[in-house]
Parts: sequence; structure tokens; C-alpha cells
Amino acid sequence: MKKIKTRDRILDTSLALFNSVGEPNVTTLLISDELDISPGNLYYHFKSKGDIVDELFGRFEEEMLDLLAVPEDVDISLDQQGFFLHLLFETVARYRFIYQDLVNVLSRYEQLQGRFRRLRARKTTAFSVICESFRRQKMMEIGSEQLQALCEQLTLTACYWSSFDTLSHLDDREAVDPGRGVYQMMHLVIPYLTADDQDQARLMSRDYL
Amino acid sequence: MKKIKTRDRILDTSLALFNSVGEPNVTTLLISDELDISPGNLYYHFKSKGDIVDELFGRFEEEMLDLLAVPEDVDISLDQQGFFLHLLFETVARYRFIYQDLVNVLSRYEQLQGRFRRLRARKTTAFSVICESFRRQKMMEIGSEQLQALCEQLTLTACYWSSFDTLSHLDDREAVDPGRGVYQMMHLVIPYLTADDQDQARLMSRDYL
DNA sequence: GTCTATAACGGGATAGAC
DNA sequence: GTCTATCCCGTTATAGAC
Repeated sequence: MKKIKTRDRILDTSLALFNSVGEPNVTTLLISDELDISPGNLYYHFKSKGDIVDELFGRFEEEMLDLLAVPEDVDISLDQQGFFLHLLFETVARYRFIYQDLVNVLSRYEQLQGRFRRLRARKTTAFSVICESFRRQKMMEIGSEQLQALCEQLTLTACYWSSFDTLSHLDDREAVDPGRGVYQMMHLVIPYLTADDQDQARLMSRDYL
Repeated sequence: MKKIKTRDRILDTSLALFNSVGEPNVTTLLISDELDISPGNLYYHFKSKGDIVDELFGRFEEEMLDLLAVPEDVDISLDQQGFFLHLLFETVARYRFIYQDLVNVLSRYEQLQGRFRRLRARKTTAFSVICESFRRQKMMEIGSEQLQALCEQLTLTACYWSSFDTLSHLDDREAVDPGRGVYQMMHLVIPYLTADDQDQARLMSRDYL
């Protein structure tokens, strides 16, 4: 029963607060208050608020890059895709503060801009790899023009669904249901699947509602 | 040659600044500086910064409600839909500061939350009316489950496309191209159109690239 | 490592003269 | 209507004791 290091407690608490009331609305004082430590102590562990944001973003980045490393030339099943989407939305939800005030956050922590854009590009690539796999397996029929539009759309949705959904119940920013997002993503793909797979995907998608 | 009232100049300049650097990053001092008036003068016309935001939102709201009043039981052509989408994106782009820091802005100006949600609901309704019209004209074939998912997706895209697009070139927040958004929206609808209309819509969509 | 106290700064907003 | 001066407050961050 080892006691958690203060540094880590700061990170955890910051993340929770950022997610629940928005990063711009969280002061260093609020964080230290919540932890029952002094502001000075907080600044012993992190030299600035930006450093906390930075490190949280780093964790997010790492998890995402891991997740997005979808192997090419592998046959991906609908089930696997569902699982992938589920993980993706779950991860985004855990770091939703980044997306909720995206432009604002990126404008105040400029060093994150490039990293974020890289992540965004990786997402699009991952979706494109998945679709290619479907195509190879004759599960999907789609022109290259629509493929590109589709992948962009998937990326957009992966980024913003949780914010969009939050707006339906802004009262409590805690409530986040990753399932709806997965459902929505699947319905973007469905029209391009071949008949049998459409039915299967439709059935699957309902589990996420 | 009548001279523009200071009050209006404040609104115009605020909007421009909000859009270009983000509402949270715009101080009342910056606004008055930009206008070459004193901060005191600004506060003579508006009793708070929130009032400026409020009034700008009001303008946006009015324009949007106007636009979204799509008549039911009318046959809507693809061309008309394209025109509608164009206006929609153009309007959103002119008030993009609202969307760029959406959750943040709504959390700091609580009175906007309800109004925004109503607007969002109106959007979904408008899309649903359009799709119904297409369906009546036998231009579209779609189940009710996918129809709902589609309308949600259209609403999401209408809200966030410009933010999403901005991320590709965060350097200058000025550059906004509503066309890409229209293109993307059309590609959401296309899969559900009947063969002939699919071709026509695809051709049309290219004009927006 | 942790605390208390406080400096330093910036932004929103007001008072009162012109 | 417009100005200058200023207040008030919250927030980040530091200094120095324990």
C-alpha cells in the first residue's frame, strides 16, 4: 500500500477539474485547494500551470499514438473496428478538456499546436487504413473521392462528438457517454458497406445506444 | 454620408477581434485601443464585456432563426439545398468565435446556453425537413433510424466544420472557406440519394471545393 | 516536501472631469 | 459622448521559513 506521489495527485486532480469545469476556469489555487495542499507546494512540483497541461497532453498523445498505430495489410473485422472506436472515444472522453476548449487551449499553449495537428492527421490515416482493409475484403465499396470525405468526416466526429454531445446536457460536464459517438461513427460508414455487412453493422451499432 | 455610431463600431470591431484571436483573448482594452477610443467610452456604451458578447450572439441568433425557417411541405431542389447550406456556413463563419470556444463561451455567459441549444435543435429540425422533402420527391431513400443519425451528423458538421478546418491552418484564424463545409455536408447526404441524384449532387459538390 | 505570505501582473469596471 | 485616472479583484508565480 504505497502512497501516491503528490506530483501524480496533482496531475490526476487537474485532469478531473479540467474535464469538469474547463481548463480556462481552473486556477492553480483551485487545484491546490482541492488537494488540500498549498499553492506553493503545487509550484514546487510544476513550474507553471502550462506544465501541467503539457504533461497531461503528453499522456493523451502517447495513448492516442499507441491506439492509432493500426497495422496495414491486416484484415480488420467489423467487430474489431467497433472495439477500436470504443477505445478511441473512451480515450478522448478521458481527456475531453482538450477538445472542449480546443482553439482556446491551443492558442494559449502554442507548443501543443503542432503536436495536435499531427495527432489529427494520424487519426485520418488510421481511418483510411481501416477503410482500405474493408475494401480489400470486399466489405466496402467506395470511390476515392468519397473515401477522403468520409475519413475527414470520421476525424471530425472523433474530435468533436463528445463536445457536441455535452451541449445537450451542459449542466453536468461529467456525464459523457462514449457509446453514442461510436454509434454515430458506424452510421457514417454503413452506407458504403455491402448489403450483408450493412445489416450486421446496423445490428452492432444498436448495442452502442 | 452619415457617420457610424460608436456603439456599432464597437460591435463590429469586437466581432472582428473575437473571430481572429478568440473571445477569451480579447480584452476590453484591446477593443477600445483598436477603435482609438478610451476604455471608459466603451463602458459608456456597454455596461460589461458580456453585454457585447450578448448582443453579437443576438444578431447571430436572429440571422440563424431567419435562415432556418425552412418551409415544410415544399419541394426543395438540390440546388436550393446547396444554396441553403452555403448561406448557413457563411453565417456561421461570420460568427465563428462562438463555435471556436463554444464550451468556454457558454460556460462564462450562462444566459446563452438555452438560446444556443434551441438553435441547435432548430438546425436538426431544418435538416430533417429538407430530407423529408427529398423523400417525398423520391430523391432520397432512407430508414428513420439512419435519418436521425444523418440529421445529427449534419448538425454536428454545421457547428464544428469551421473550427475543424481552422485547425489545419491555425496560424491565421482569418482564413475561412465555407465551401469545404458545404462539400462535406453534401457528401453526408449523397449516399442516401437515388442514383441519378447522386450523380448530380456529386457534380454540384465539386463546385464547392 | 510542504507551508505561509506576498509580490507582480493583468483585466474588468467605475468615478468624475471635460 | 468622450476622456483620464484609478480601483478592485483574481491569478500566476516566487521567497523564505519549517
